[in-house]
Amino acid sequence: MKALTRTQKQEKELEIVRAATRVLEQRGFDALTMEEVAREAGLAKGTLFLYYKHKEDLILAVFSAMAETLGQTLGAIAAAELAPEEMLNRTVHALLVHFDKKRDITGYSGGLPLAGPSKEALRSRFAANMQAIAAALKLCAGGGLLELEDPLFSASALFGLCRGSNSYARAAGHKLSVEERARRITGIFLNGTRKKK
Amino acid sequence: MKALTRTQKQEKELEIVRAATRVLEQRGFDALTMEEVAREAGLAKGTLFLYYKHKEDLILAVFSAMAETLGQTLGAIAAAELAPEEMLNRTVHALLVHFDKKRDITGYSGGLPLAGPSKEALRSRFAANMQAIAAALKLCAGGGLLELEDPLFSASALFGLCRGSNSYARAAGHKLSVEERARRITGIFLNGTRKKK
DNA sequence: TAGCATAATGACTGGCTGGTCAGTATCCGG
DNA sequence: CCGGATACTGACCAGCCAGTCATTATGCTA
Repeated sequence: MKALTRTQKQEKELEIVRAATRVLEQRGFDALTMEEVAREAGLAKGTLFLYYKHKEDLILAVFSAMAETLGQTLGAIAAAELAPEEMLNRTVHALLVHFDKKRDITGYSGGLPLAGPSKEALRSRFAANMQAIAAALKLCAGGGLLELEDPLFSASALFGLCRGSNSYARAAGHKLSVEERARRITGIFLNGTRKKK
Repeated sequence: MKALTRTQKQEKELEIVRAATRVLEQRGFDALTMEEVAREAGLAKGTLFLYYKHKEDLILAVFSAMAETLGQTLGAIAAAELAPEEMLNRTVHALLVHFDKKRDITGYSGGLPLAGPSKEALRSRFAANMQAIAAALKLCAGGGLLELEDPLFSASALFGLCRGSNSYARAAGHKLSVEERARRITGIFLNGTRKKK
């Protein structure tokens, strides 16, 4: 065969990542074997290793892609010049959608399956996302809506809130719509739960 | 040997769970093999299977024990008849300590490694804990501090907040004391971030 | 079309780990 | 001290899966 051009190779890598993402979302982390990904991508297992030397590299690419998607969504919201409250609501909505898709996978990323430099790279991705949320919050603050002593801390709070919401939905057994959850979370985050006099 | 009495058997089971917990906390989920647990407990691998037919059962027991500990701590706080704000602060503190110990393991419990009825049992444990948090919140509400439209939802929010705080501490690289984090989280949960006029 | 470089393949290997089981150790009652 | 019951052991097995590599397919160029 002719050598693949730079972009052809990148396209193929993307295809593999997409296949892996599909496996992950549909059948969970345990089903994410190289064999499965290969089947999903319509390739032989050995071929995957031509593009990703180690499984870990592939996982990293998948997580990065997910993080990137979230980051872009957040960026788009930030760029939309919305009223602060609406922006916040959409940010929450985006986070909820994100967590719905990747379910509990976040737990793994901070956890054990990844080690070494790859882990570090992912960690910084994660931090970048947190920064993106913080940036959205800062925009709100600039619009006069929020009071932030530590934007990054508040961002992680919001992040946690959205993530916890999924746990709740599962534990409680009944599902609230994403919109309703976004509304409630935005409410708690903005106003807290203290009784108003 | 003579047959072990009921309590002797239970004591041994406890010992195994403790060993497994140690492995989990010190070396992470991936290191939690039956072999490792056996070594840590000073037993042969085969012996573990006399007490837990499947690895999954052992994991369930470990998670249950963790959840139970948290539940008891929460119960003790609720029973202490503190001022609502103080109670809330201690609840948050307890949650932070809990998450510090088990790191990202929560991700696994809702995730893939467990399947079937055991999973269900753990799920209900989890739900029970959420109820315990909700109960603490209701006490606060009874004390006139909070306004709760859905205690369980608020509980999950608080849960998520505490959990997210750990992610933040890691991502940001610098560590705030648990007390400081508890203070901030309680603040956000109570008052929100909306600018006060 | 022949020759060559590169891409793709999939059978195979090695390591790991959950789970088994035949054998051993320990203790008790008689 | 013997016989049996129960607890314990660890070598072994089977299945799974990341990663390898000799072989095959493909397509370009001359």
